Amino acid sequence: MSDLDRTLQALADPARRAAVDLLRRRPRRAGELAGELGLSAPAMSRHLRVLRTAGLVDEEHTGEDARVRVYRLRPEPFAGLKGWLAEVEAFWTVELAAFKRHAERARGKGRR
Amino acid sequence: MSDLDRTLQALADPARRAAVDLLRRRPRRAGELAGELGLSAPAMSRHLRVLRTAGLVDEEHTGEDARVRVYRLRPEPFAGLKGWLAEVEAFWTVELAAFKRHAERARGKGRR
DNA sequence: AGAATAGTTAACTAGATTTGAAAATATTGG
DNA sequence: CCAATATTTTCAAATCTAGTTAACTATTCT
Repeated sequence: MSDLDRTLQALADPARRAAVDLLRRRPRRAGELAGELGLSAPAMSRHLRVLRTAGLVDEEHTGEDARVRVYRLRPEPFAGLKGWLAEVEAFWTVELAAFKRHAERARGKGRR
Repeated sequence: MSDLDRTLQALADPARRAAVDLLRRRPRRAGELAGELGLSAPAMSRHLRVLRTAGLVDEEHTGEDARVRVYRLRPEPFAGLKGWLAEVEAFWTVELAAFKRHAERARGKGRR
């Protein structure tokens, strides 16, 4: 499965997407995220693992208190998604052109 | 659940994402998609229904042969996703700016 | 050392999703 | 009318997901 598919699967869960929305501004600790999202610690931990293995966040262990884990967003997967989206969006141009041609011909025949 | 979440859930399945990649260039019939993706007709039909209820495609019934259904991509959900992505990406503009400032300052001392 | 804190992992369950097979719908062609 | 085509719907089984509780690791505090 492609990186892009993994990215999309990671983002498909509303809780994980909400986590990304929180991490968007600044890195946060696991417990902080759990609190804001109303999730139990284990549930949060598992979501964070999904985000981590998909490469969307990375875990930092370096604090005064070595128990806390800070998560921060990684740019690469988002850039990948953006790239794909740009490819998809190219279709509008084509669609609009096709629509135009179609309109000019005013109902042709012989499809396929 | 938000439209965006529905969009992401619809795209989370690799078969559906592949279908979008095919539809990106031109609209296609259900059976054509099934063939290219190696899916059974019922499986394809169900995936198309998910895409349709999420608003990513729409179904067109207007052909010489009224049995065929042509699916085409709709722009709105992709635009929504793009908008969200832009918001998320704003975070690393900030990060990069900080990094840049840091790098500039470092370059002041020792050349690379 | 012992208790509390931060977080992860494990085992299990409830619920959703996906699928294949078969049946249904609608349409075209002989 | 009857057979073939294009696609969807139904239904049960298999699979996947996400949450819960309990147990576990590592670390800090008193």
